[in-house]
Amino acid sequence: MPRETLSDRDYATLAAFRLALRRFAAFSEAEAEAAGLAPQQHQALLAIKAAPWGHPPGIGEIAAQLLIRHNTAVGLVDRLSEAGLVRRAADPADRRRMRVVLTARAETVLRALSAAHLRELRAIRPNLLRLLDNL
Amino acid sequence: MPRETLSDRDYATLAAFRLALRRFAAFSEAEAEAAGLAPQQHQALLAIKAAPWGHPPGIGEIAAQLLIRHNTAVGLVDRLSEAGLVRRAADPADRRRMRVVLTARAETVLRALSAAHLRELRAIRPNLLRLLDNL
DNA sequence: TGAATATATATCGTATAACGACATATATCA
DNA sequence: TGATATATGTCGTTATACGATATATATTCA
Repeated sequence: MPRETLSDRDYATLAAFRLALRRFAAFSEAEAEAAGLAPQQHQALLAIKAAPWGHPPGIGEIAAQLLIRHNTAVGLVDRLSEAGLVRRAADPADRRRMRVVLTARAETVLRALSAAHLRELRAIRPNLLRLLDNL
Repeated sequence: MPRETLSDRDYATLAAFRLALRRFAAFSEAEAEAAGLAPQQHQALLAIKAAPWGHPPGIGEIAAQLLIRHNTAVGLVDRLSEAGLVRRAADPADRRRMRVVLTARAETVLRALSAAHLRELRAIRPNLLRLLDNL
């Protein structure tokens, strides 16, 4: 085991990076709450919107994007569905599979949230670049 | 309310950025678990180590760095203390205040964890820079 | 083709960590 | 000195992710 040598500056950079990530997460959670969404619901809507498969994602694909277990994704989609933000559509080609589709309301909410997040990320970008530069 | 105009690429970049953050968080949590720490315990050790106050932080300062409530920080420090990773030291100048100090074992664990995190961050830096560039 | 296996989704009970509300001790201020 | 502010601590609740398990459908291959 090599004796890792780390400077105070290394620790400071790591801590500052984590703080920046926590602040972004806190911003995001506050925006989501203000829009009437649980934080995870916002993340799910974004993952569904930007699903990289060319078709509406199923439960398993949502779970993969969010790095959660499929059963957690089931509960998440249940709550989104109750909130009128998504609907489950049957896949005619594979009747095990559910396609999860955004409702018009979800599109509207997600558009506003995403615009706010783009603004925030642009605002914190200089700090993130500086921290990444210090690594 | 302005009609925000967002391209598919905007959504894709936002989603990819969030996925990168989740992957980093997952990496970090796995490393912490492998070192025998709960994820938040690792974050707390780093925050204590890099406390920007020039003296060992108190409960409130830890809470501020971690963006959690002070009572949550109390529980976190309780568990760290039980695990032999920190000790509470009295502050002679202000007897309300606790100074939370890392043990030698915490220093060792944190050094290895921090080295691993620096490596990981350097590895994902190109991707993060590319995503930030797309904003 | 049909049995075995794999995949996709769903259900249920549990556990953990964060929170709000409240409490206590000490410090500071008017 | 009394009133208020600050720092930490306690307690009970809640939300969410998880493991284990179940069911339906699809795929594989003997």
